[in-house]
Amino acid sequence: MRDVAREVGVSSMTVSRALREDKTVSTKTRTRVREVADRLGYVYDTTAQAFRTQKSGFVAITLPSINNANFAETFRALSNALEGGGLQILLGATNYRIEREEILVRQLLTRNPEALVMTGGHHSQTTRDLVQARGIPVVEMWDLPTSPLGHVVGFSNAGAMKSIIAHLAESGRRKLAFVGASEGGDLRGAERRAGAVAAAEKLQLPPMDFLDAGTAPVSMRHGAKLAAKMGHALLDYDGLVCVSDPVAFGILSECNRLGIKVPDQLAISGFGHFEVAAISQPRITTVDVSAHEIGETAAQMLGAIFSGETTPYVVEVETSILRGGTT
Amino acid sequence: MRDVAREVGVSSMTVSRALREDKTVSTKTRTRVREVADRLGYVYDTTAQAFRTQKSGFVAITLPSINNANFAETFRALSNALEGGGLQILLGATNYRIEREEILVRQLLTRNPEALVMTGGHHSQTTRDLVQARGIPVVEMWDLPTSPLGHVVGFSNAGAMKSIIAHLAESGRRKLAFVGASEGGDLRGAERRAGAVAAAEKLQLPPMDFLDAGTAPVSMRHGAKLAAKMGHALLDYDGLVCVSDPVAFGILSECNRLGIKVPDQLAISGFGHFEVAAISQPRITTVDVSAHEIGETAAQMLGAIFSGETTPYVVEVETSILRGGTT
DNA sequence: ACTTCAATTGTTATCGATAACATGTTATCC
DNA sequence: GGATAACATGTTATCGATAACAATTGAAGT
Repeated sequence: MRDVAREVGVSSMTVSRALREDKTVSTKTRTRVREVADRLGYVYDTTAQAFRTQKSGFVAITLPSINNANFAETFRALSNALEGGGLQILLGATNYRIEREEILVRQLLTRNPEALVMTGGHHSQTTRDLVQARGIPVVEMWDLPTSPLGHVVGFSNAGAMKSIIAHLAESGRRKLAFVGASEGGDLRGAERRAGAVAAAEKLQLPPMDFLDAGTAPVSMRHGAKLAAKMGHALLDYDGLVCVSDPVAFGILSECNRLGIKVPDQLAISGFGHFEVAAISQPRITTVDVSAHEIGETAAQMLGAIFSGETTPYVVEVETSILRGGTT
Repeated sequence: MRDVAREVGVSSMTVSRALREDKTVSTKTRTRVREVADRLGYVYDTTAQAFRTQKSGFVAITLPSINNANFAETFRALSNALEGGGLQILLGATNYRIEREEILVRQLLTRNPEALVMTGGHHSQTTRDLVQARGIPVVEMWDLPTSPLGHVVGFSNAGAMKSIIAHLAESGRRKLAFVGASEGGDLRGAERRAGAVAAAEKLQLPPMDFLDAGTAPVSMRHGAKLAAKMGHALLDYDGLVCVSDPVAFGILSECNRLGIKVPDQLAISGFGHFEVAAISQPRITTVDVSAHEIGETAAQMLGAIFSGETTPYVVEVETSILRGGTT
């Protein structure tokens, strides 16, 4: 910057102003500065700016996994919306573990992010303490936490499950099982399971079994493998409630091979409105959770935060059942 | 840091050293410093460190899209490998556009990344100038650029296509079409198409048609929509060569509905070894491009760069055809 | 011509950590 | 015990941009 200043014959303060659309610089000077900066190949140092102004221009985000179409979509929506504001995203993946989330948050905080967007409402106590001591604005997504750390945009996983169970019960299914990841990792998955079990109980269905598809994140492969292992034992049930669409698709596909008729012999439901659920034959009954809307709303919340809004609020997004051919 | 120093009764330099495993601090002092820092809730300021040392601790990465299992996998491998080195990833999505890549790279460079990892080998001239003027180490992935900017880990898209075409020709297919994204965006897709067309010509097959599935990134939905629109006109061909597995799956699924027999009436090949290709019925013949290995190799290259290796090198990863039931 | 005010540019100090160097302190050896 | 080395800690200047304030220039009004 000093070099540019010398070349133009002004002070570096003027250069600084000229490069930042600061109104108080004459148009003539501004264009000269711009031109010289370009010619000298000057690259603005955001690190120095972040240091001086104590504003990093970062928003930190934690996702369970980047390799999940829904989270990726939320991320995309968020990052598109933030772009205008000149904010950059610092992304961290928790791999579905709150211990990992803690390490990550600690790491991210050292970069002085201006806000923290976390997926999920379950955090270690240390994580909670860290962000609260910091006083950093927080947005929690994809859940409705019982004691939020800040803004919230999400939905009730248990509530969505309740509709699914009701739907299955209506169409005469009685003996249901929940297919999900092994305990310990995926807390949103665990919530879905708990919601399903509770809903089944309320409707006086027989107790729901749990079919363990492996460690989170569970995917098509896990579903297919589980179904292959169980074979016709799947027909102990008349409905499988899956923690996500990919798992459901894996099972559906394996049922095809096994000659199990879906939905006649076995109903299958998914979760998350993944693309595969809409394209498979038959389509998989699923829950649309508006991943995109969650991302956009989170971005709006950040906008509100940056324009001084201090009292956090909760937005519950709609979930809706998309009836496919598998139930 | 000054507060911690005061509390412990040492200089802030000692605190700085104590927090960084610097050997020259006595164990007693170090533990005291750690303890006090914890108690006061001190959070290290990486921004200041980055500023002072002129090392940001960032590695910048550009991906065409985060919402693509292969790129996501490469990203995962990379970020896992970098974690140990205390490096953080700055991610940017180009949305398959080199103009957008240019803006992104410009932005990322202002953060002083210690290296730049880019997907693809096609860049605007300005982008090339920017990174070269900066002298920043570069890794290009997923392609074999004709004039690399630095290290390269990738494969020949055209080469992989050649194998696919050969495979289809061997099994007697003659009238092939390539299914991909509209021109202009996806350059890797364009390369695949060019490779396919050239290979078909070499084998003296009739000229390959191009079926436009829409703007990149093309996915299951695009494939299904295209097939639905074309209906039995698909049977003008006896083989469809798709730019990626999701597109292939969309077409396969729609063929099911249309009653088109795959592979008897129509062969379908995909690309990328996406999960859906392995789980669908039948499995989709695809090309395994070892996304994970690309990420790991890129990380190794970064390791080499940071330990002083200055001459860039090229690693060509293996691609292999996975024969499924669709060809 | 002189005052007044707005527009434009300049000066100085600063953000928090650390490299480089200087100093102080404790062990080790003859 | 005193010299010497090894270890531990302290001091000072600095990275690049900018907030806050100061100074200068220019235009308008009387």
